[in-house]
Amino acid sequence: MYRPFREWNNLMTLRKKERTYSRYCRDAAQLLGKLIQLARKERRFSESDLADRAGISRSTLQRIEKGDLTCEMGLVFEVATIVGIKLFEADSRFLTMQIERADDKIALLPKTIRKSDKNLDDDF
Amino acid sequence: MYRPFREWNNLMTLRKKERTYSRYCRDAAQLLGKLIQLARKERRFSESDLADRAGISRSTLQRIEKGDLTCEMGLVFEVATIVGIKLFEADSRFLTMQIERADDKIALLPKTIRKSDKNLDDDF
DNA sequence: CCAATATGACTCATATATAGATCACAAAAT
DNA sequence: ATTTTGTGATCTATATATGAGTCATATTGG
Repeated sequence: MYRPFREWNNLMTLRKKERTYSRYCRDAAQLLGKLIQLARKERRFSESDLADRAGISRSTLQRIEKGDLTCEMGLVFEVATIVGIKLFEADSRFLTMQIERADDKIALLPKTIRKSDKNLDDDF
Repeated sequence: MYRPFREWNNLMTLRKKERTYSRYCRDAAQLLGKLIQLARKERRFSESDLADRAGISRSTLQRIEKGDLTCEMGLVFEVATIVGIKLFEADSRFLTMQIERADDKIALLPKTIRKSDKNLDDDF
């Protein structure tokens, strides 16, 4: 009974962001979604089961399994983790090591990047 | 000068979803962020450069590089792709093959999963 | 066959992410 | 040293994802 923005939202319904993603990006998300669905079924979880475990709604899980790119990264990662899919193909301890390694390498680079001469699209 | 929801938002400011994520999930996002930042600096892109290329704002890129789990998956994947980070360590053609393989394996499993007897936390 | 339930595809209100701006400060380039 | 530009950290309005339904259909177990 409290729907103050209803009509305004309806007026704006037609405007969608319509963002473009690269092919690789779309494929990666789709694959991840299918791997999640496969792992879920192998473990004999229904959509509701997995959604409950992850603390998300069933509709959101459905979007994740479809590879919807607009899903929140944390939700996707969490679901993947629950069904046993290792992102980065490494366990938690190794992740920490890699984080430290990345930190070290970043520390060696200049802290701010500026275009020295006219390097437009270099290093390709 | 047009701030109709201002006070209402301020009233609700304290309510945050406060979702919990697993350790692995947080580490994975943090590592991915750092890898993106490292790749960006190696390619000598400023934050604004990369943000423009990805079609996102600088503030969003900053959140991504920090490993903020609430970022949109598509934005993170897109940025990663631009700086040359391969998710899944495979190129696009191989991704498509893997998607098909996943489809095949899913097709072999029952289309709907139901708890036959009393399998609570099996397969561990 | 049938009854129970999983899935797919919607809708809507609300919670929340994003864009864009501003600010102070840091650090390169000259 | 001075100027220019990158970075870090905020804030707000708006755009959009999420949760929670509903309905129809499919599919499995019994």
